[in-house]
Amino acid sequence: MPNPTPDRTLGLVLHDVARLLRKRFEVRARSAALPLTRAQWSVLAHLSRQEGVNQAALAQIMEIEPITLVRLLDRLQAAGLVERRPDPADRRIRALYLTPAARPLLDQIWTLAAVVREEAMAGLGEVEREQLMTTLLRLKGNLLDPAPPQEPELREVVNA
Amino acid sequence: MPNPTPDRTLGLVLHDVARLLRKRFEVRARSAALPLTRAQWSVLAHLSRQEGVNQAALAQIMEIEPITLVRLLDRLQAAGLVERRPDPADRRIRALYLTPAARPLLDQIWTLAAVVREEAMAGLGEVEREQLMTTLLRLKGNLLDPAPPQEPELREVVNA
DNA sequence: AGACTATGATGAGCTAGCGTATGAATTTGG
DNA sequence: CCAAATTCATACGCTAGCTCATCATAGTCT
Repeated sequence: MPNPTPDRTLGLVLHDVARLLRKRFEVRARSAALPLTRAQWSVLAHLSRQEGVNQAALAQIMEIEPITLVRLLDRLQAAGLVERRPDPADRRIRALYLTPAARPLLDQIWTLAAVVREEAMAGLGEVEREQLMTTLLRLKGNLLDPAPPQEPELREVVNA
Repeated sequence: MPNPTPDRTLGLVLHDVARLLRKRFEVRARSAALPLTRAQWSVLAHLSRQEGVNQAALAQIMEIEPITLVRLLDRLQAAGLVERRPDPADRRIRALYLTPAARPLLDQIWTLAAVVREEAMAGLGEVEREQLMTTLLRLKGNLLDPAPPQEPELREVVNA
């Protein structure tokens, strides 16, 4: 028995589930004529709670790299769903706002997301669902701590 | 409060965790001078259990689209880790084999994967880990059933 | 045999995510 | 007050995943 099976490896399974969920969401969105991917929807959803933020701050809230957000915003802006307003005080900054067109889309998308979520969690009890979310948030917290540089012992020596 | 928060939405959280896990894995791989991404490692891992399969079959085992696998194999072949051999009986088929160079890499990568997994699951008990895997496999099973064709009620809700 | 259909591999072109790099603007330290 | 460091946005180029389309080969049905 040289190596374990890939079929029960956390990272691979997690990745598979996330990918399959995204795929299903996007199939549903297409067939409902909702021209939004999950990543784009995520931007709108976060933005709806934080209007007026700049790009760097939103990227941090969403825990993605600023450059990734730039591309997403390019498309959302081209689709007329997001506005980049200059900041009068600091000319580096673009403050972000939803356009009126974005609001009704957001409502539709939340409904769609709930449908897909229900399909994914079919057969799970309330307790299991809670536990899954709790555990996932725990993993996320662990992974948001920056990766310790190589060996922990080495770090102690270096920081001494 | 018109819409729920994105921070506890299954699809988004799941996606975040998967992405953060991948990112950490790839940082670790780079700093260990292992020139493999997680997707590439996944191909090698599956292949090591199924040598001689053709591309379409491997794609099905991995639950990805054949074209996605083609790209991955292009890189792995260029890196000298995978071989595509013609089938003498059916000229459409390429049978896949690991090269000798791939074996030692696989061992290293499994070790690395275990380290990253441990970092992600720090603070979780054995029971919670088991439960997480069980639940994720359940979700995966649900999502592998093909999406049922658009429910009429959904259309009404979405288009309302 | 001939026509249709199914299958295997791959090309083109898209979104999403990343690392690295760069220019412009602001803030800070001496 | 000026130089250095930092911050914000973004260009470039990469992998990974997808849809859709294409081509070659194989199998099937009449």
